[in-house]
Amino acid sequence: MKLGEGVEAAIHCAATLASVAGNSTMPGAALAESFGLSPSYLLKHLNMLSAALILESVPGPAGGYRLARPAERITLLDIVLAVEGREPAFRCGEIRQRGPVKLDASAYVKPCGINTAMLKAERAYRAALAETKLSDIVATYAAEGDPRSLAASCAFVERHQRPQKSS
Amino acid sequence: MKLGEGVEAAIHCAATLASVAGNSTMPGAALAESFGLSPSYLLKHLNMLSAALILESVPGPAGGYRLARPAERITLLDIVLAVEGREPAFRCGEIRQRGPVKLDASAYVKPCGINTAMLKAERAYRAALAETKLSDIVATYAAEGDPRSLAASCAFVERHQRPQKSS
DNA sequence: TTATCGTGGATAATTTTTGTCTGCAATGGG
DNA sequence: CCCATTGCAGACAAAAATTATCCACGATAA
Repeated sequence: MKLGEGVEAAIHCAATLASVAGNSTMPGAALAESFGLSPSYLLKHLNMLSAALILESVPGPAGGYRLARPAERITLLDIVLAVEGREPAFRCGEIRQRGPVKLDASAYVKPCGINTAMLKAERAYRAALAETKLSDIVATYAAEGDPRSLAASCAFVERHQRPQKSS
Repeated sequence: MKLGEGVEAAIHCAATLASVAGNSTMPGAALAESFGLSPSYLLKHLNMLSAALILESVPGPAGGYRLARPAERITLLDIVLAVEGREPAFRCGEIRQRGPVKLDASAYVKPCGINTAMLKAERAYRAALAETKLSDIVATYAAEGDPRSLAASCAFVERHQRPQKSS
């Protein structure tokens, strides 16, 4: 079991975008620089967040990304599912049917108990992720993060955010 | 997020081994045949289960695998960790430190809040897995599984299990 | 002695992940 | 109108993980 590195990048980017003012945007290149990531690849992940309606994108110069809704209504689950896909981690291959004994398909109408148990655990995982809002992440960072790191982040956002003309 | 196919195989094998009588064993080749898996590859997973002290192996003709302890004391978590490894799915790459602004290491002594939140969700996942015992899987199968499938499984076990001489 | 079995390592095929590059459409500013 | 900047899509390539095969080896029961 392994999560792609894009998840970490996506959450950090979303947290950063949560502190841009109003409807201003921040270019993907700036976000990449902010975390030392390769811009071309990060754009793929930002794109998935856009497709999932977690971010909005504005083209053109002075364009970039911003949150599509308030950070209070974005959960870690939203982000993880957008980047990693919605399929469960455990995919039942129905190997119980692959044996040498061929039974009628009607013998397998009930779902595999192993699959049921694994999916139940995954529901617990997702429920825990859904409990954490992006605003919680930001608030914790503001409250408990190191002041130097906090100041640097604010300065970076201040320097790269771009106000939009019309709302 | 994705679990390897070995997890499904390992759980099915463990469940099968749970119904071999006493200290009898079952060869890995029989388990592979039972689920239509490649024998050479399945052996790797069975080997990991042995290394994790979930299975015991007996060499020689009449050898094979058996549970190392009663199915009541084997959880799905035991099996998943043995096959997939014990590292968490989310690995914090500390990308918060990779930006252009270089801060002193003392600014990052507190763990990343994102990492904390992700690991909390993973604890929920593992807790749910730890709640399901292998005996539960077997019991559910016996109680709710299709009688034809059940009979076929029992016959297969009966045919391939091998009694051991000394306990 | 022999055939069967698990173990471990080497190796390769396949798939996934990660990363790069290019051309394109949108848009704001001169 | 022209140009620079930005997001978007797709082709492509590199790297890593997963899946799979094979063989030599030690153990062991018949």
